[in-house]
Amino acid sequence: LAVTDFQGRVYEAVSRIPRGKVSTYGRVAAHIGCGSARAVGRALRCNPFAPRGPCHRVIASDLSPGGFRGSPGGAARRVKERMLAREGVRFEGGRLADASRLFAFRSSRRTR
DNA sequence: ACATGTTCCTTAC
DNA sequence: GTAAGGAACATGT
Repeated sequence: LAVTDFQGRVYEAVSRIPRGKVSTYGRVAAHIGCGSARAVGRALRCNPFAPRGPCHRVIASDLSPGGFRGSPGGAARRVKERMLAREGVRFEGGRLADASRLFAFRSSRRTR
């Protein structure tokens, strides 16, 4: 399965998200230096690193589940929520219940 | 509604 | 078979 350099960056960033936390397309995009969150979603569409590529840990900036497996919604979305719920990430009313579960990427800034 | 970046598909050479 | 152009997209402001 061939992956582009961009996809490699995206998955590298996504792979950094610890279990029990999530991130957004926009955040990932900004972290890898891309101005388009849409491009990130496009890269995540096919998951060459599945099931290791935690594409399910990437949600929309709106805190809505976002898409999964090539679909912006539908049955796959439920599966996504289920996987996240299994990791401790809870969704409520179609949105992330606890915003503190958002993972903060480290650019070049060390905390404390 | 429009903007931004990347990928995929179709058509031409 | 390779190159170029245009359309589509798991979004964000």
